[in-house]
Amino acid sequence: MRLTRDHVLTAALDLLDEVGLDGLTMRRLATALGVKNGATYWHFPSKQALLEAMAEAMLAGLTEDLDTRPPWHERAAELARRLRRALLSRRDGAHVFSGVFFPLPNALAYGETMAGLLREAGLSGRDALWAVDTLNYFVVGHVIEEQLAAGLPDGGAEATERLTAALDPVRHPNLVAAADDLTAPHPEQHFEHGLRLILDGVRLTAGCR
Amino acid sequence: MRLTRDHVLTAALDLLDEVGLDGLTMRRLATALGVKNGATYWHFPSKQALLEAMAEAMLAGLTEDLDTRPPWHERAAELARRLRRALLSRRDGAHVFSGVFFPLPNALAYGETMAGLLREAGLSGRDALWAVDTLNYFVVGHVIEEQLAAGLPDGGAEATERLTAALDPVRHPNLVAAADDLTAPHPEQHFEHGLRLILDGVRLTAGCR
DNA sequence: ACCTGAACACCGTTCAAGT
DNA sequence: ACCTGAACACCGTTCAAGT
Repeated sequence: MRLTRDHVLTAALDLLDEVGLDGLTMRRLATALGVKNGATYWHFPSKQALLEAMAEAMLAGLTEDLDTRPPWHERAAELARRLRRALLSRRDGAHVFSGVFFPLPNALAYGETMAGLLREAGLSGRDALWAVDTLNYFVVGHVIEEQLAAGLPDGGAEATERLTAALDPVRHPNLVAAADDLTAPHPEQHFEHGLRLILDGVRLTAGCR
Repeated sequence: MRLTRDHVLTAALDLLDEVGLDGLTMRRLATALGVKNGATYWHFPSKQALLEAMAEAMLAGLTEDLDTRPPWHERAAELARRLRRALLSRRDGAHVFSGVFFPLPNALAYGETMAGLLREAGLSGRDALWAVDTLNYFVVGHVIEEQLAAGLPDGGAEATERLTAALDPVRHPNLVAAADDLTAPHPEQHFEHGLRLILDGVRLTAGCR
């Protein structure tokens, strides 16, 4: 059967889940599609273009059906959670997203919505944009780290071992004091904690209204 | 003359400044050192190990001579600024740093110091650790984006053009409203804004108990 | 229009053999 | 101990030629 752009995109997302971003090569993708090496290049001009389409696909429907009744900070938190979940939906999704510079429509829609919520909170247009960036750095960085541990061969066991071995009670008392939370992360609470930190900062900057 | 581990490391950092992370290959490094392809592998077992040493070198002296007199939030801000400057000191420095999973001594010293400041502010050990992570995601994400624009062939001119072309006043009123700040970023103020947001959040979290 | 065959110009890593 | 020579097993991308 003939290939379509959509076949290539779907197969690429499936292959990503299977082998991760490091394992995703144009050659393996062609093989998975039962086609010869250069064939995908008729549908996507480059690997980068394919990765952009993959990122855009992950963000589908991100801003749809947002409940408009809660106050701005609850809606902003919900939107940030949606971004996290969208990035988590595919293996290494956050890493794929972070490598895309092109202004993707779904990413713009997300930024637009979030900027609107922050202006509603009382931020200026410029402060709102900057706060959107700050939120993005947090969400993307957080999910990259979440998925990094998941992608390691042993689920991160060796990495935590190296970390505890490197910790010295004398030189790192503050890290050792919370070593349990350092080595056995609770991604949900960790995420919520950082999200609240930033949104609290927004609230303070905006002037508590 | 005979090669040392330090020669390799220094040449790698210089090559990074010259060609960026994408252009930094073990083969080019060997050529720059006037040596054959596999020679560097006697001094570093892998490219990853070399990148770790490079990241560690960038963070040298990060926590030294911190003024202990100001209140915690000023010291925390100063420390975060130091991390930013350390990452900015080499082309794609933030990208190099973000690719390192190994617990680097200088990175641990940074985390330890920052965690101490946040506990001083009133956070629990666990909240302090999480806040350190949140700050890191912000700093690293911010600098990655700063350096990404700098590394583009035309200094980001084409990228901003694509962005303005993708912006639609009807669908993106909030983004268009601040389009000037979107396309002509002021990295220093942008950074300070996000930093204050997070530290304000810490202050609020620490104060509400 | 869509794909194959075959090449181009690269990679990181390994390792016997040299000195 | 430190490096060379030479290979192994890959990459992304291009493009004339086929159908």
